[in-house]
Amino acid sequence: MEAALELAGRDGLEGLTIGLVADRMRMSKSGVFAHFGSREDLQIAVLKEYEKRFVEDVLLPSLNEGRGLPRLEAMYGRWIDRISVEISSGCIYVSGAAEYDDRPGPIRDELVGMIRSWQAELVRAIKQAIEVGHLRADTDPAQLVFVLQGFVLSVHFNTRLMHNKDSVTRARAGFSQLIGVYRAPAQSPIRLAPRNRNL
Amino acid sequence: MEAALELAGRDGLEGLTIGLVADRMRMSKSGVFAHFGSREDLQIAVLKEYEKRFVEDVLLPSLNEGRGLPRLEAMYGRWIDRISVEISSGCIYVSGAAEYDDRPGPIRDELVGMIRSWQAELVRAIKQAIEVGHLRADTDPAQLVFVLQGFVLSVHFNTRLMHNKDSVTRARAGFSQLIGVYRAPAQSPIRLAPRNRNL
DNA sequence: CTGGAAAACGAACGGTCGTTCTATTTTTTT
DNA sequence: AAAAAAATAGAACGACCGTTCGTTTTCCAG
Repeated sequence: MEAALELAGRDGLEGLTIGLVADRMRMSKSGVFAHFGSREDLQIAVLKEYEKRFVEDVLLPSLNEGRGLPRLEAMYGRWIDRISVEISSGCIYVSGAAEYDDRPGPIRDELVGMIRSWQAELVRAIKQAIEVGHLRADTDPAQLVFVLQGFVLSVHFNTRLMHNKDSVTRARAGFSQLIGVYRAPAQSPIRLAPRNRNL
Repeated sequence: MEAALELAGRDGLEGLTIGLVADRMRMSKSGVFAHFGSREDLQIAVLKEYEKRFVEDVLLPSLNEGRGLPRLEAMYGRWIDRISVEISSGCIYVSGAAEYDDRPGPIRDELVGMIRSWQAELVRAIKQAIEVGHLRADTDPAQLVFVLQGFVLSVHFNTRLMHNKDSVTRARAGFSQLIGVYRAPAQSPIRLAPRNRNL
């Protein structure tokens, strides 16, 4: 799995090949093959392992932050952190997006499901930030997610392909500026009517 | 070329294969091969043709707009137009970015050069918008380009992979909002000291 | 220690790939 | 109409791919 994840990060899921994994492991092709049953199963296994680590490294720690802006900031910050750590290995979500946007099948379904659930987590955090009064009530959560996703993709694009080193800084600056637009005007911490729905 | 461009849009430059082009053209592999000399030359030829069309469809018409915000808006608008037309065919710049960000060689060099020159055009247009007083003097052109690039990538990502249909609308909304942040406060059209440098 | 299960191996198959080579056809030019 | 040039075809090669199959090795419980 470790070797497969590494190769998938470098060459993409589509470039992940049983023979390459076998080489790196100093095993025979058929030996590796037997572990996964098929190449597609290998690719899906890699994808699931990648998601597991993403959730562990990005989502879960952010839930320790209080609801609202702090949590959203943590989620975004760790997301960017992860992308910038991966400048040498490549994000499977991003490369997979290009590889499977036109290729239906189980791998694509898996990929879309993972990203959808991450975007849903972001929407949820934004809604909470609105609820607790950190963001303006007319904030469109999906619009915010669209822009944040763009920042992350732009970091990936500009660092890995264009070799621009200041992209991470720009992504953080963009976030601050964006939140500046959506931030609710300073107000005493008015307790909203305690609606415990949607928690 | 037409067939090659189509295939490259669908399967990416790396998925572009001489045999597939030959099939679509009802020609023999060797027949197609002889025209380009090698697969890599085919890929580069496709890339150059793609850039030619990009310049013709996106850049050149925008230069008819007056300097400053109108021209920048035209460039961005046509850029988004192109991406949304390509939702079924795929943008070679975007898919190529994922394919070649880790694969040095002539194709990558070509790709990076094209994108760099487009980003330079954007920077130039933004600087002009600052000069003519449409955007605030403290606007960071590279930051703006970073965000715009993110919008475009997010459109590609969210429409092609995630099948979200409102991404184009979101990209335009994001642009308006962003320009709103950077727009210079309304002022009588003060003639700046005529500095003709940097035109 | 032993027997059976699990894991790894190595060779082979059919497939696609880019590329090379030699013919053959088509087009252009003289 | 003949000759030169360009385009296309077809078969073959070596490489890599996923997969299958039969064998061998490794491991571990009884």
